[in-house]
Formats: sequence, C-alpha cells, structure tokens
Amino acid sequence: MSGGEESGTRGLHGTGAVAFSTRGEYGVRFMVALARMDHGNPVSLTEIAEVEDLPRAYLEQIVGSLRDAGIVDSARGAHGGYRLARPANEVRMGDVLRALEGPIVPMACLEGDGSACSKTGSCSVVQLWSRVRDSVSEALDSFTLADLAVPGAPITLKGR
Amino acid sequence: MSGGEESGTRGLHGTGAVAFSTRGEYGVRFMVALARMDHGNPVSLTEIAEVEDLPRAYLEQIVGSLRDAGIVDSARGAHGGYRLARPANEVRMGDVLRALEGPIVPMACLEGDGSACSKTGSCSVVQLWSRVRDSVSEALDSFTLADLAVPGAPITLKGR
DNA sequence: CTCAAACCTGATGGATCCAGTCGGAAATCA
DNA sequence: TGATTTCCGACTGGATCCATCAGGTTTGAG
Repeated sequence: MSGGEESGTRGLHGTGAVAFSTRGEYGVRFMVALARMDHGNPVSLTEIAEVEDLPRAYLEQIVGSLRDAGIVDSARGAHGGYRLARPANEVRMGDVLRALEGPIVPMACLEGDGSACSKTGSCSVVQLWSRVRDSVSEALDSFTLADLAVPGAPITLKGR
Repeated sequence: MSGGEESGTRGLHGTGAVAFSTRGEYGVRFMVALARMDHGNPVSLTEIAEVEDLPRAYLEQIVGSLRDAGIVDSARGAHGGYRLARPANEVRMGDVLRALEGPIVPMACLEGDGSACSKTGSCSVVQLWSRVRDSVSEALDSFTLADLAVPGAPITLKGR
C-alpha cells in the first residue's frame, strides 16, 4: 500500500474499483423515496427531487430507465407523477440496478455471449470473474425495496 | 472517428457496471503467467509481456503496485526480473486485485471511515452497498493464484 | 376551450480518469 | 566497464460520464 496516500482529492466516486455511478445512487434513492411517499396517488418528480436534493432534469432521465424496465408506472398531466408498478417487497434491488446501470460485467470477456474472448475453455481466469458477477447479483437480489424503505428496522440478512 | 484498430488496440471495457479496469485484467494475467514460469529464477518483465501480448511499458507500471504490496519480489540488474513472494496457493486473488485496483468500494458513501455520508445510521441503503462490497471480497478471496495457474483442472467451487 | 403541470426527447459542454508512451537513473552480473 | 533489467516521474490523447438546457407532447383541471 505504498501509494496509498489518497491525496484527499474530491470528486465523488473517484476512488475504488467495482463502483456504481451516480445513476445507480440517484436511482436507488429515488426508489426508496418513492416507496415511502407512495400512498396511492402519483408522486411528482419535482417533489422527490427536492426531498432527496437531486438535480431534477438529470433525475428525469434516470427515471426513464426505470419506467422502461416496468419498475415504476408514470402518469402524465396535471397531478401526474410516478407510482410503484409492484409492491415494494416484490421489487428486487438487482432488477433496479440492472435497469439503471446495465448488466453486471466485471470483465470484458464476459460480455454478451462470451464470444469476445477467443480462449474460452482454456482460460481458467474466467471462472473468477464469473463468480464475482454472480456474487454481486445474489447480493443485490437478496434485498427488496421494502427492506430499504422501512427506515427504523434493521435488516435481517438471510444466511451468514 | 477513432476507427483505426491496428497495432492491437485495446479499447474495450465499454459496457457494464461494476467493472474492473485493464489494470486488474493485465495484473491478473501477469500473475498467472508468472506463477507458471517461476521455477526459482527471476522472470523478466519483457518475457511475460511477450507471452501474454501486453504493452510492456504499461505493464511495468502495473507490476509496481504488486511489488509495493509485497506480492512479488523484484531483482534488478542483468538476469533480474520478478518472482512470487509466496507460494501460489497462499496468494489470495483478493489481495492481488486490491493491490491493483484499490479498495473495493461500490458507492462513495463507504469510502474511508464512512464519514463521507452525513446520514450514517439513518440510512438503510448503506446496508445494500456494504453487502455488495463484502460479497465481492469473499468471491475474490475464495480463489488463490494456484487455482488459476493450473491450466487443465476445472475449479471445484465450494457452495453453489 | 384554455391553461398549466408534468413527462419525454435530443443535443451539448466540461471534468475526470484511464491507457499507453517516453526517457533517464539506479542497480546488478559478466 | 559494459550490458541488462528494474525503477521512477512526467506527459498526453481519448473515452466516458455527469449534468444541464431547451423544446415538444400529453394529460387533467377549471
């Protein structure tokens, strides 16, 4: 760890590997806020952007991905807004993050059908990346939106 | 623009979240190659760069991180090169990748001691990111370099 | 019908960081 | 001494991504 002085540079998200972008962060915060505020009527984007202190125009574009994935429903017009397409306890966080960030692919050789790497079969390293990918998916899918939307309750993790 | 692919340009890694950079890829390939070629004498960087078809100058800078982390030993001068600092079955891939890519931090609020996020305690989402981080670390540490250096043997995964 | 609120789309700029190169200094062996 | 190889710092070009803005479309309320 000799180079590890970190230099304290700002720029969020600068440090660390295996990182999600702000798309993932903002999108998740939107979903949690929506789950808390959704009492049947659509909740406007402007309202959520204010509560969570997020840039409205940018959030608009992020939420589009969630809508296309069928995770939220939108209602246009006056008094329109967004609603959960399913109950919060049926929304897996893995689905949310895959919609926001695209497929979980720790290394290029796993992209698509795996045809990117010519050494398939003779390459033992691909086992490592596959396992990482599956672990991340499992971790994300072990949470539902309901787990995160309830503020006080500590989460009961299954397994370990 | 940017059309020219020649001289083996690498511009991959475009797609997917939670991705490692080429630092991680090249570094791991270096380690696997070194484990196979290490018979007691130091192996020169140039030799490995040729076998794995990696840019030598860039690899040089990557291997510096492995050296600083105490994962490989270097010998300077003529007939110098690199050796494993420990037997391959005692080298966890998590150590290798942390040395190459820095800490595994899926979201900015987990950086350092966690002081980056002011809502610590009241934020339930941090549980999700923590779990992802731990899952990745576990997956990486469940492999040793020896698992990857043996070419033919398929890896016996514990669990699942 | 008219108006306003909200959603939707596309284009655009700026900052950051990655990937790769280059040249030279220090160290070791023959 | 001279050849070989690691080591170190600086530099650059390009890609990616965050974020914003403007304009258009749809819908519901009065």
